Amino acid sequence: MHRLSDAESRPVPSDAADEAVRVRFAPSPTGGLHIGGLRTALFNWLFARRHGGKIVLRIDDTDRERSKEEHLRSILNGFRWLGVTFDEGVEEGGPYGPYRQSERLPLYRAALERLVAEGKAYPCYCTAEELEESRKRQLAEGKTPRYPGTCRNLTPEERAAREAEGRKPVFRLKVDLDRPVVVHDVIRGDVVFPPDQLDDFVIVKSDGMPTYHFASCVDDAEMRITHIIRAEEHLSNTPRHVVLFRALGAPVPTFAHVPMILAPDRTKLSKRHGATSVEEFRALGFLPEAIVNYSLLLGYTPEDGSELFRLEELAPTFDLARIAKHPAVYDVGKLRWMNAHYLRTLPLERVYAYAEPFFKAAGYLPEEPDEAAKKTALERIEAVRERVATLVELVDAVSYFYRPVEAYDEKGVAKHFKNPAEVAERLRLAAERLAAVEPWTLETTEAAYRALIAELGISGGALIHPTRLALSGRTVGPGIFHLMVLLGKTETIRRLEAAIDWLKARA
RNA sequence: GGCCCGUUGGUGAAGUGGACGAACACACCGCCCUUUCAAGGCGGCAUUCAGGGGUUCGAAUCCCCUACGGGUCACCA
Repeated sequence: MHRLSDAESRPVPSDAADEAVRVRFAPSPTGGLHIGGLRTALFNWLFARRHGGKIVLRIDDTDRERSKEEHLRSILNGFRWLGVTFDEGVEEGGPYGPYRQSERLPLYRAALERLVAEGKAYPCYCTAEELEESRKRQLAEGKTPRYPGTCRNLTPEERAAREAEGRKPVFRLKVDLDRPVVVHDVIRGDVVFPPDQLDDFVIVKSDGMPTYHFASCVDDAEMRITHIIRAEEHLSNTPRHVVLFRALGAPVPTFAHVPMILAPDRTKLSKRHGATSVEEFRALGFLPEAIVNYSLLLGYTPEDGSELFRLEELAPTFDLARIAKHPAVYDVGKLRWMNAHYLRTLPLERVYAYAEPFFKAAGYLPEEPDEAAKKTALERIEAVRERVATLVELVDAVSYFYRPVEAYDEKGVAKHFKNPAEVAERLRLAAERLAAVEPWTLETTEAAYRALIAELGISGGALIHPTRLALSGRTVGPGIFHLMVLLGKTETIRRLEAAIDWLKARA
């Protein structure tokens, strides 16, 4: 790969240069897949697809304390469930592996040795206390705290002396800036940082582990990353990275800092605002389609203004420059609306597949459901899916198909079971008519009811509402004849009789 | 505190000097459809783009200042 001598960054590639595009998503496994992280990953994925490039999944696990294997698995699972794939990474491998920073330690070591040999980095023996004191002093003077440069020009003898004391050094990058650092950001334009803001920052910790900045830049350079698309919180850190890339003799990638996602109270989204991870949303009954679609909508609008789209549909026209500059507020209400949309428009079999684990958990389906059980579940899902917003609500909405009616909705009783004797009599007549209905279909049950309603000279609702309450215990649900058909003749009549008994006991 | 980023309705947002007397979607409020609830249809919902100055024949769009919000200044990522 050639180096652009003066260029500090690569331009957004034209179609001809698409081959070169390489992006990465680099989560640290200190938690599950956060909704903000997901969106960043999605933007990376789209950019790679749009330009026919590659996306790599790298794991930034240099934080030994907080990195957990279970979190890694959770992240991987999340992507798998959402249908997001990577071209290279911890699972798929690739030519630039390993893809886990904890396995790349020799690479960082080598990079450090190179920098030290070139005089671009040096060991620093200052203690945390010394540094803290200097920081406080500078802050008190209203200045940006910067490393005072104590160990910058230590003689070999001085170094030996500190080593002899048993001090474990950190390594700092020697930063000498005579002009501002310009960060080329596709979303925000050129961002200029004054040179006096940067100091000799730590690149390798005293335990020998690289800092995030160092590991990240070494990896991005070695993995030939061309575009870094990441969260906005990194924008302020970017000058450090630019300086690092230069020191490493690597081309500086182009950046795109995507805005943060805020909670409804306009503060940073966190656990106290409810679900924030893909895993949690999954457990709440949200579909992958909705989660992906909604995440993308937070800060991105396609040129045609459409809001409902699949990930792949967005790829051909995806444009980083269209990403919003300002943070977006997460609105669960809209997510619910979108989830409801997918619940009723996705192929029924698909919805069934998503619902199956929920049905099993509720005890409505066995571990190994047979075809008949599946078919029944399918029909019931079809009947209620357009009136619920999540899978959890869906399971609740079909509950009375799977278990007897244990109670009648209170408001429903007040309204439709108001005159027990009269209602009981109507239901008795209805049960009697239904007993004679054969075959048991939407048309035949309705015909029987319509006839009875006409004979009694009452409104349809006067019979239908009590019937719904009797059959489901609820005041809302699928069409009443649909309900009867799904329940079956025997069960319909049984429930009608149970309601009649209940009413008589109260008459 | 320094530096950096941002600010269009309750929310997501379109908008890159004239078609803006500001699209679209969610939410909300009406009406219609209807056995219920949904879904769907129709209509309403920013006299104005954080505030103030400029530039211009003309500004939500360009410039400056102020306010507010956020990020960052770690041997966390």
